[in-house]
Amino acid sequence: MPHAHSSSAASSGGDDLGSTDEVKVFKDEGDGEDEKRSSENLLEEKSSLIDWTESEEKSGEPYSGKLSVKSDLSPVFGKFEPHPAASFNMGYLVTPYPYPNGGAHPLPVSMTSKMGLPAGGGLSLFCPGGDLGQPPPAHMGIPPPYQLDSKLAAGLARTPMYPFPGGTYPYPMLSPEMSQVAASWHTPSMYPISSAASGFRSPYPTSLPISSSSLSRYTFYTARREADESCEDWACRLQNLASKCNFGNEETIVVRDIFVSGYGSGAVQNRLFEEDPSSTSTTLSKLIALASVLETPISEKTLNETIKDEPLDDLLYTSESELYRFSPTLGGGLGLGLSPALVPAPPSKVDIFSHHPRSQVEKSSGSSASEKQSEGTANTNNKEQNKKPHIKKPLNAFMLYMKEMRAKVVAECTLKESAAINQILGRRWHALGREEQAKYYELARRERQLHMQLYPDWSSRANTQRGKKRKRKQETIDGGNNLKKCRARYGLDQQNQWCKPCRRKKKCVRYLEALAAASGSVPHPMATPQSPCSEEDVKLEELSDASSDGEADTPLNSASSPGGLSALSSLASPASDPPPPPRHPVGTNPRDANNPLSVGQLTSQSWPRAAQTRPGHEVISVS
DNA sequence: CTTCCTTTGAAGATC
DNA sequence: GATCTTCAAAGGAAG
Repeated sequence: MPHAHSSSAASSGGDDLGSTDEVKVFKDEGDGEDEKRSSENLLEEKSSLIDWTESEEKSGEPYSGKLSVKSDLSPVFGKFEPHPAASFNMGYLVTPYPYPNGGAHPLPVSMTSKMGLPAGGGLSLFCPGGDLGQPPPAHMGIPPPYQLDSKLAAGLARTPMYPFPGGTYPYPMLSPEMSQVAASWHTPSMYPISSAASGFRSPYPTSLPISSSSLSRYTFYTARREADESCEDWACRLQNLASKCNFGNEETIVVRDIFVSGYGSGAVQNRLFEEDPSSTSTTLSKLIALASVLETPISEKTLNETIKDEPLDDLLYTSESELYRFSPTLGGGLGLGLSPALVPAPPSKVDIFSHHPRSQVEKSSGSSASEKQSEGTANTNNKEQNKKPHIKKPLNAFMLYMKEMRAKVVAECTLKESAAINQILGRRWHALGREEQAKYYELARRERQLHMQLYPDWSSRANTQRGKKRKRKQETIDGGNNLKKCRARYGLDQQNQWCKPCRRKKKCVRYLEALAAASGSVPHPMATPQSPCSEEDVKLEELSDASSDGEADTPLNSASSPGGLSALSSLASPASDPPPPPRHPVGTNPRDANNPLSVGQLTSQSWPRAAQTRPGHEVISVS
């Protein structure tokens, strides 16, 4: 499991930072003797509550990330409420929810708990690639479980003597010794538990003495880099960083907790705001921001361009910060534990708490009070709303699939243009097996569910209203029948008359023909010779062509995504139907079919694109 | 800086 | 209820 690295070092005396060093950080780098002593005491107290069943190490079972904790620790963990059977992979929360393919779905622990997701089942790490693609980027460099040495993992198998509720210790990434430290981190007196929080701690003490505020960017970057290079284990890095930055023990704990919560710093910040909207603690803000910084690697460029005396504070709150941009939870990658849509962009540096996304949603929603205000103030509100964090829609199944597979396609095809990549992904999506698609539909469903939980007042309407005004019906170029698309021309009753692209929701060939006839310049997309980017796409295309005249090309015969809705949706969703007039002279437009560098050329766009099958895979969707 | 492209699916607006 | 529109992601390109 994710933390087997550190665990192995601890248990085998490997080259990783052992427990001695880890603890030493807290002993030696504390603010003073009192803190040192209290840390030691806490450690001693809490370590006695943790039991390892050493004999189980020889069982040969794969390490399951389980550390038994005596039940009387519950007051210590309190409202932390780890998912009954969840384990953590840093940012990627792992729940044992069985997917159709046997995988597991990553969800924040507390959310899975809230949503009543089933516990039990196999404790397998969610691999967004699974058999499809690549693993998620390991958070803080922790390798996915299947990359871990099997022997190493086998030697780490432990069985809980005093099972944590559900049997999983919430800090599986920590070595046994670190886990003891982790236990000491949970000091009730330090973090009073709030009943309002489900899955989150109550607000952190706002009076924490934060030493990081005196750091310069350069110092912090350097410390980060050194911490990164020192070891691969997250907890180890954190400690090294804490050491190099002279964090106090409590500061380190807060940052650590933010990570362990699994929500990422952005969501934790939101939650903390919910619990204490009046908080203006800059200390807490800094810690949260620091956590977000900690989530990202420091690039050479960043380091080189950093002014040595520049205070760290500026960096922490600047949304334009490179660190923020690339933060997996604050607007960077999907993170898969929680999509960016669920973790809004960081707030402005002015007031980290005054831009709580939930409040923004409420304000911008139809039921908001601002809507009832006069138009004069509405303009002002609009301006304000434009500056507010935008809560994005949860990703649908295809979007999740795209996000996961894009890198793979880019690597295969050496294409960079997203439009081209998306065409390929669209084809592959249709060629996916039912079970494989079902996995993404389920994932998308949970994304929506989680989104609803996090932002109950959010509606897509609010997002839509942020943008342009809703258009009326699509205007036809000439308004005449000649330029009508297949749907309008033949109606739903005569779908057999439709051109095949129309059946598949591509650009209407007949419409383009009419357009070309009218303007004399628009080429027919089918006339374009194209080349697939990979052998797989060649196969897809061949199969597609072979079946293009067959029954599989009939929308009604298609077995779509669950319930066959995909095909219906495709028919009913002509969003991409109207081909816009050419924006470029022929030959210069990369999307011009005559242009050898066009999207169509590069992506081997073949019209019509019919049902695609591949050996062993059922045709999923044809429209 | 903003919009477009391109894909599918979901949601909401419109007819 | 059917249809239509927008928006989620991505990043290059064009305006």
